[in-house]
Amino acid sequence: MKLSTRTRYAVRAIIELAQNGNNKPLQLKIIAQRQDISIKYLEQLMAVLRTAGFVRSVRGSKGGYILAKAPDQIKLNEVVHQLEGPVTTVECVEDEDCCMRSADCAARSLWMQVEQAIEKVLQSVTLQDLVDRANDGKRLDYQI
Amino acid sequence: MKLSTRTRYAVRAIIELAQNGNNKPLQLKIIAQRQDISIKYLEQLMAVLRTAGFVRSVRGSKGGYILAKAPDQIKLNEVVHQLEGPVTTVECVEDEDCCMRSADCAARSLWMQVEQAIEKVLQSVTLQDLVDRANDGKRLDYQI
DNA sequence: ATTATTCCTACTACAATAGTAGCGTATTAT
DNA sequence: ATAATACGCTACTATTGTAGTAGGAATAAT
Repeated sequence: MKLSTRTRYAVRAIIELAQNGNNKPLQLKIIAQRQDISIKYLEQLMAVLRTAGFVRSVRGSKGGYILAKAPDQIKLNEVVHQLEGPVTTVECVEDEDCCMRSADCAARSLWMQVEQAIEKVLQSVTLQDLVDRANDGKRLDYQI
Repeated sequence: MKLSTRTRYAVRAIIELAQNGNNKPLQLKIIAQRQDISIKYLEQLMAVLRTAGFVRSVRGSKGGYILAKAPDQIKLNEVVHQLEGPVTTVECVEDEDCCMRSADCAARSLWMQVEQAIEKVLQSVTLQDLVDRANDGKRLDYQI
Protein backbone atom coordinates (compact mmCIF):
# COMPACT_ATOMS: atom_id res chain seq x y z
CA MET A 1 0.00 0.00 0.00
CA LYS A 2 2.31 2.67 -1.26
CA LEU A 3 1.51 6.07 -2.55
CA SER A 4 2.57 6.56 -6.15
CA THR A 5 5.17 9.15 -7.02
CA ARG A 6 2.55 10.66 -9.30
CA THR A 7 0.55 11.68 -6.30
CA ARG A 8 3.48 12.66 -4.14
CA TYR A 9 5.08 14.77 -6.84
CA ALA A 10 1.82 16.44 -7.80
CA VAL A 11 1.02 17.36 -4.21
CA ARG A 12 4.45 18.85 -3.78
CA ALA A 13 4.01 20.78 -7.00
CA ILE A 14 0.64 22.18 -6.08
CA ILE A 15 1.97 23.21 -2.70
CA GLU A 16 4.65 25.17 -4.52
CA LEU A 17 1.95 26.92 -6.52
CA ALA A 18 0.03 27.72 -3.38
CA GLN A 19 3.13 29.19 -1.81
CA ASN A 20 3.81 31.23 -4.91
CA GLY A 21 0.58 33.17 -4.65
CA ASN A 22 -1.75 34.07 -7.49
CA ASN A 23 0.04 37.03 -8.98
CA LYS A 24 2.70 35.56 -11.20
CA PRO A 25 2.58 32.19 -12.86
CA LEU A 26 5.18 29.74 -11.64
CA GLN A 27 7.07 27.82 -14.28
CA LEU A 28 7.47 24.09 -14.31
CA LYS A 29 11.20 24.59 -14.66
CA ILE A 30 11.30 26.21 -11.25
CA ILE A 31 9.13 23.61 -9.59
CA ALA A 32 11.15 20.84 -11.15
CA GLN A 33 14.38 22.34 -9.82
CA ARG A 34 13.09 22.95 -6.33
CA GLN A 35 11.44 19.60 -5.99
CA ASP A 36 13.94 17.61 -7.99
CA ILE A 37 11.41 16.20 -10.42
CA SER A 38 11.83 15.69 -14.17
CA ILE A 39 10.13 18.51 -16.06
CA LYS A 40 8.71 16.14 -18.60
CA TYR A 41 7.20 13.97 -15.94
CA LEU A 42 5.86 16.98 -14.12
CA GLU A 43 4.17 18.16 -17.30
CA GLN A 44 2.02 15.07 -17.31
CA LEU A 45 1.04 15.50 -13.71
CA MET A 46 0.18 19.15 -14.21
CA ALA A 47 -2.02 18.17 -17.13
CA VAL A 48 -4.06 16.10 -14.70
CA LEU A 49 -4.30 18.96 -12.23
CA ARG A 50 -5.26 21.36 -15.00
CA THR A 51 -7.95 19.12 -16.45
CA ALA A 52 -9.34 18.64 -12.97
CA GLY A 53 -9.58 22.39 -12.54
CA PHE A 54 -7.11 22.87 -9.71
CA VAL A 55 -4.63 24.90 -11.68
CA ARG A 56 -4.65 27.21 -14.66
CA SER A 57 -1.89 27.37 -17.21
CA VAL A 58 -0.44 30.45 -18.86
CA ARG A 59 1.15 29.52 -22.14
CA GLY A 60 4.04 31.09 -23.92
CA SER A 61 7.03 32.94 -22.67
CA LYS A 62 6.85 34.04 -19.02
CA GLY A 63 4.05 31.55 -18.71
CA GLY A 64 3.61 28.90 -16.11
CA TYR A 65 0.96 27.73 -13.74
CA ILE A 66 -1.18 29.34 -11.07
CA LEU A 67 -3.85 27.97 -8.80
CA ALA A 68 -7.34 28.12 -10.24
CA LYS A 69 -8.94 28.34 -6.79
CA ALA A 70 -8.05 29.76 -3.42
CA PRO A 71 -5.82 27.35 -1.46
CA ASP A 72 -8.43 26.98 1.27
CA GLN A 73 -10.92 25.83 -1.33
CA ILE A 74 -8.82 22.90 -2.47
CA LYS A 75 -9.18 19.79 -0.35
CA LEU A 76 -6.45 17.21 -0.56
CA ASN A 77 -8.83 14.34 -1.10
CA GLU A 78 -9.87 15.92 -4.39
CA VAL A 79 -6.28 16.21 -5.53
CA VAL A 80 -5.31 12.72 -4.45
CA HIS A 81 -8.32 11.15 -6.12
CA GLN A 82 -7.51 12.73 -9.45
CA LEU A 83 -4.03 11.26 -9.44
CA GLU A 84 -4.37 8.07 -7.51
CA GLY A 85 -7.83 6.92 -8.47
CA PRO A 86 -9.87 5.10 -5.84
CA VAL A 87 -7.81 4.80 -2.70
CA THR A 88 -8.10 1.20 -1.57
CA THR A 89 -9.66 -0.68 -4.41
CA VAL A 90 -11.93 -3.38 -3.11
CA GLU A 91 -12.68 -5.43 -6.17
CA CYS A 92 -15.78 -7.14 -4.86
CA VAL A 93 -17.77 -3.95 -4.40
CA GLU A 94 -19.45 -4.48 -7.73
CA ASP A 95 -19.05 -8.23 -7.80
CA GLU A 96 -22.46 -9.71 -7.17
CA ASP A 97 -21.45 -13.10 -5.85
CA CYS A 98 -19.09 -11.58 -3.31
CA CYS A 99 -21.56 -12.00 -0.49
CA MET A 100 -21.60 -15.75 -0.92
CA ARG A 101 -18.29 -15.74 0.89
CA SER A 102 -18.83 -14.33 4.32
CA ALA A 103 -15.13 -14.18 5.07
CA ASP A 104 -14.61 -12.05 2.03
CA CYS A 105 -17.35 -9.70 3.13
CA ALA A 106 -15.83 -9.33 6.57
CA ALA A 107 -12.56 -8.48 4.91
CA ARG A 108 -14.33 -6.08 2.61
CA SER A 109 -15.88 -4.27 5.53
CA LEU A 110 -12.42 -3.83 6.98
CA TRP A 111 -11.02 -2.31 3.81
CA MET A 112 -13.97 -0.01 3.54
CA GLN A 113 -13.40 1.13 7.09
CA VAL A 114 -9.78 1.86 6.26
CA GLU A 115 -10.78 3.69 3.13
CA GLN A 116 -13.18 5.88 5.05
CA ALA A 117 -10.53 6.76 7.60
CA ILE A 118 -8.14 7.85 4.85
CA GLU A 119 -10.88 9.82 3.18
CA LYS A 120 -11.79 11.59 6.38
CA VAL A 121 -8.24 12.83 6.86
CA LEU A 122 -7.81 13.94 3.28
CA GLN A 123 -11.14 15.74 3.32
CA SER A 124 -10.17 17.67 6.42
CA VAL A 125 -6.97 19.11 4.99
CA THR A 126 -6.84 21.96 2.51
CA LEU A 127 -3.93 23.24 0.52
CA GLN A 128 -3.92 26.32 2.75
CA ASP A 129 -3.40 24.07 5.77
CA LEU A 130 -0.31 22.59 4.17
CA VAL A 131 1.10 26.01 3.35
CA ASP A 132 0.56 27.00 6.98
CA ARG A 133 2.34 23.88 8.14
CA ALA A 134 5.29 24.65 5.91
CA ASN A 135 5.48 28.17 7.35
CA ASP A 136 5.33 26.81 10.86
CA GLY A 137 8.21 24.55 9.99
CA LYS A 138 10.29 27.48 8.79
CA ARG A 139 9.54 29.44 11.92
CA LEU A 140 10.86 26.55 13.99
CA ASP A 141 14.06 26.55 11.97
CA TYR A 142 14.68 30.17 12.79
CA GLN A 143 14.19 29.59 16.48
CA ILE A 144 17.02 27.10 16.64
CA MET B 1 -2.75 3.21 -3.29
CA LYS B 2 -4.00 -0.28 -3.73
CA LEU B 3 -3.87 -3.18 -1.38
CA SER B 4 -1.94 -6.15 -2.72
CA THR B 5 -3.69 -9.43 -3.31
CA ARG B 6 -1.16 -10.95 -0.92
CA THR B 7 -2.73 -9.02 1.90
CA ARG B 8 -6.29 -9.42 0.76
CA TYR B 9 -5.97 -13.16 0.24
CA ALA B 10 -4.15 -13.70 3.50
CA VAL B 11 -6.75 -11.80 5.47
CA ARG B 12 -9.52 -13.81 3.88
CA ALA B 13 -7.65 -17.00 4.66
CA ILE B 14 -7.06 -16.16 8.29
CA ILE B 15 -10.70 -15.21 8.69
CA GLU B 16 -11.58 -18.68 7.43
CA LEU B 17 -9.33 -20.15 10.09
CA ALA B 18 -10.94 -18.01 12.77
CA GLN B 19 -14.37 -19.16 11.66
CA ASN B 20 -13.26 -22.76 11.68
CA GLY B 21 -12.49 -22.72 15.38
CA ASN B 22 -9.49 -24.27 17.06
CA ASN B 23 -10.59 -27.87 17.19
CA LYS B 24 -9.82 -29.25 13.78
CA PRO B 25 -7.15 -27.99 11.42
CA LEU B 26 -8.46 -26.50 8.22
CA GLN B 27 -6.80 -27.60 5.03
CA LEU B 28 -5.43 -25.24 2.44
CA LYS B 29 -7.38 -27.12 -0.18
CA ILE B 30 -10.62 -26.09 1.50
CA ILE B 31 -9.60 -22.47 1.94
CA ALA B 32 -8.42 -22.30 -1.64
CA GLN B 33 -11.74 -23.67 -2.86
CA ARG B 34 -13.89 -21.41 -0.74
CA GLN B 35 -11.90 -18.28 -1.47
CA ASP B 36 -10.99 -19.10 -5.03
CA ILE B 37 -7.26 -18.76 -4.51
CA SER B 38 -4.51 -20.93 -5.97
CA ILE B 39 -3.30 -23.44 -3.38
CA LYS B 40 0.30 -22.86 -4.28
CA TYR B 41 -0.02 -19.13 -3.88
CA LEU B 42 -1.87 -19.57 -0.63
CA GLU B 43 0.94 -21.77 0.67
CA GLN B 44 3.32 -18.86 0.36
CA LEU B 45 1.02 -16.51 2.19
CA MET B 46 0.39 -19.03 4.95
CA ALA B 47 4.13 -19.42 5.38
CA VAL B 48 4.27 -15.72 6.21
CA LEU B 49 1.42 -16.01 8.68
CA ARG B 50 3.04 -19.05 10.26
CA THR B 51 6.46 -17.47 10.59
CA ALA B 52 4.84 -14.43 12.14
CA GLY B 53 3.17 -16.64 14.73
CA PHE B 54 -0.45 -16.08 13.77
CA VAL B 55 -1.16 -19.63 12.67
CA ARG B 56 0.13 -23.08 13.41
CA SER B 57 0.37 -25.88 10.89
CA VAL B 58 -0.54 -29.48 11.48
CA ARG B 59 1.30 -31.68 9.07
CA GLY B 60 0.44 -35.05 7.71
CA SER B 61 -2.83 -36.65 6.79
CA LYS B 62 -5.88 -34.78 8.07
CA GLY B 63 -3.55 -31.89 8.74
CA GLY B 64 -4.01 -28.24 7.95
CA TYR B 65 -3.83 -24.91 9.74
CA ILE B 66 -5.25 -23.54 12.94
CA LEU B 67 -4.93 -20.20 14.62
CA ALA B 68 -2.01 -19.94 17.03
CA LYS B 69 -3.80 -17.33 19.16
CA ALA B 70 -7.34 -16.51 20.13
CA PRO B 71 -9.05 -14.45 17.41
CA ASP B 72 -9.52 -11.53 19.78
CA GLN B 73 -5.78 -11.47 20.36
CA ILE B 74 -4.92 -10.92 16.72
CA LYS B 75 -5.09 -7.33 15.59
CA LEU B 76 -5.39 -6.68 11.91
CA ASN B 77 -2.57 -4.17 11.83
CA GLU B 78 -0.17 -6.94 12.82
CA VAL B 79 -1.39 -9.16 10.03
CA VAL B 80 -1.34 -6.44 7.41
CA HIS B 81 2.14 -5.28 8.35
CA GLN B 82 3.57 -8.75 7.95
CA LEU B 83 2.26 -9.00 4.42
CA GLU B 84 2.24 -5.47 3.17
CA GLY B 85 5.21 -3.91 4.89
CA PRO B 86 5.02 -0.25 5.89
CA VAL B 87 1.69 1.17 4.89
CA THR B 88 2.33 4.50 3.22
CA THR B 89 6.00 4.72 2.54
CA VAL B 90 7.20 8.28 2.94
CA GLU B 91 10.69 8.16 1.54
CA CYS B 92 11.98 11.33 3.13
CA VAL B 93 11.51 10.19 6.70
CA GLU B 94 15.13 9.16 6.91
CA ASP B 95 16.38 11.54 4.28
CA GLU B 96 18.26 14.30 6.04
CA ASP B 97 17.98 17.02 3.46
CA CYS B 98 14.24 16.61 3.20
CA CYS B 99 13.57 19.60 5.42
CA MET B 100 15.33 21.92 3.03
CA ARG B 101 12.20 21.75 0.96
CA SER B 102 9.35 23.09 3.02
CA ALA B 103 6.76 22.02 0.50
CA ASP B 104 8.01 18.50 0.75
CA CYS B 105 7.76 18.61 4.50
CA ALA B 106 4.20 19.85 4.39
CA ALA B 107 3.39 16.96 2.09
CA ARG B 108 5.21 14.59 4.38
CA SER B 109 3.16 15.69 7.35
CA LEU B 110 0.04 14.93 5.36
CA TRP B 111 1.13 11.42 4.49
CA MET B 112 2.07 10.74 8.07
CA GLN B 113 -1.35 11.90 9.17
CA VAL B 114 -2.94 9.51 6.69
CA GLU B 115 -0.70 6.70 7.82
CA GLN B 116 -1.68 7.21 11.42
CA ALA B 117 -5.36 7.15 10.53
CA ILE B 118 -4.95 3.83 8.75
CA GLU B 119 -2.96 2.43 11.61
CA LYS B 120 -5.55 3.48 14.14
CA VAL B 121 -8.28 1.61 12.31
CA LEU B 122 -6.26 -1.54 11.82
CA GLN B 123 -5.18 -1.53 15.46
CA SER B 124 -8.76 -1.28 16.62
CA VAL B 125 -10.00 -4.32 14.72
CA THR B 126 -9.34 -7.89 15.79
CA LEU B 127 -9.92 -11.08 13.92
CA GLN B 128 -12.79 -11.79 16.29
CA ASP B 129 -14.44 -8.54 15.22
CA LEU B 130 -14.34 -9.66 11.61
CA VAL B 131 -15.82 -13.05 12.47
CA ASP B 132 -18.63 -11.26 14.29
CA ARG B 133 -19.23 -9.06 11.30
CA ALA B 134 -19.45 -12.06 9.03
CA ASN B 135 -22.00 -13.64 11.36
CA ASP B 136 -24.03 -10.46 11.43
CA GLY B 137 -24.02 -10.51 7.67
CA LYS B 138 -25.39 -14.03 7.62
CA ARG B 139 -28.07 -13.14 10.11
CA LEU B 140 -29.21 -10.38 7.81
CA ASP B 141 -29.43 -12.83 4.95
CA TYR B 142 -31.80 -15.03 6.90
CA GLN B 143 -34.08 -12.15 7.78
CA ILE B 144 -34.78 -11.36 4.15
C1' DA C 1 11.77 36.24 -35.93
C1' DT C 2 13.35 34.33 -31.84
C1' DT C 3 12.95 32.54 -27.51
C1' DA C 4 10.59 30.52 -23.78
C1' DT C 5 7.06 28.09 -22.25
C1' DT C 6 3.07 24.91 -22.14
C1' DC C 7 0.63 20.96 -24.67
C1' DC C 8 0.11 16.43 -26.61
C1' DT C 9 1.11 11.71 -27.86
C1' DA C 10 3.71 7.86 -28.02
C1' DC C 11 7.28 5.04 -26.53
C1' DT C 12 10.57 2.52 -23.33
C1' DA C 13 12.59 0.62 -19.20
C1' DC C 14 12.19 -1.10 -14.86
C1' DA C 15 10.23 -3.13 -10.78
C1' DA C 16 6.77 -5.38 -8.27
C1' DT C 17 3.15 -8.40 -8.10
C1' DA C 18 0.88 -12.49 -9.08
C1' DG C 19 0.96 -16.86 -10.10
C1' DT C 20 3.20 -21.55 -11.54
C1' DA C 21 6.03 -25.65 -11.11
C1' DG C 22 8.36 -29.31 -9.12
C1' DC C 23 10.36 -31.77 -5.80
C1' DG C 24 11.22 -32.55 -0.91
C1' DT C 25 9.89 -33.56 3.87
C1' DA C 26 6.96 -34.70 7.65
C1' DT C 27 2.98 -37.01 9.65
C1' DT C 28 -0.90 -39.91 10.11
C1' DA C 29 -4.31 -43.60 8.91
C1' DT C 30 -4.58 -48.09 7.75
C1' DA D 1 5.53 -50.80 6.46
C1' DT D 2 3.10 -48.33 3.16
C1' DA D 3 0.30 -45.19 0.98
C1' DA D 4 -1.91 -41.07 1.20
C1' DT D 5 -2.09 -36.58 2.65
C1' DA D 6 -0.42 -32.14 3.30
C1' DC D 7 2.96 -28.78 4.33
C1' DG D 8 7.92 -26.69 2.97
C1' DC D 9 10.97 -24.61 0.01
C1' DT D 10 13.05 -22.54 -3.93
C1' DA D 11 13.18 -21.00 -8.35
C1' DC D 12 11.07 -19.48 -12.40
C1' DT D 13 7.82 -16.80 -15.48
C1' DA D 14 4.42 -13.77 -17.05
C1' DT D 15 1.84 -9.85 -16.53
C1' DT D 16 0.98 -5.40 -15.09
C1' DG D 17 1.67 -0.85 -13.61
C1' DT D 18 4.70 2.80 -12.65
C1' DA D 19 8.13 5.90 -13.77
C1' DG D 20 10.41 8.27 -16.81
C1' DT D 21 11.92 9.75 -21.71
C1' DA D 22 11.45 11.84 -26.32
C1' DG D 23 10.07 14.75 -29.92
C1' DG D 24 7.57 17.98 -31.74
C1' DA D 25 3.36 21.33 -32.03
C1' DA D 26 1.03 25.39 -30.22
C1' DT D 27 1.29 29.84 -27.96
C1' DA D 28 2.82 34.20 -26.15
C1' DA D 29 6.38 37.86 -24.94
C1' DT D 30 10.11 40.43 -26.53
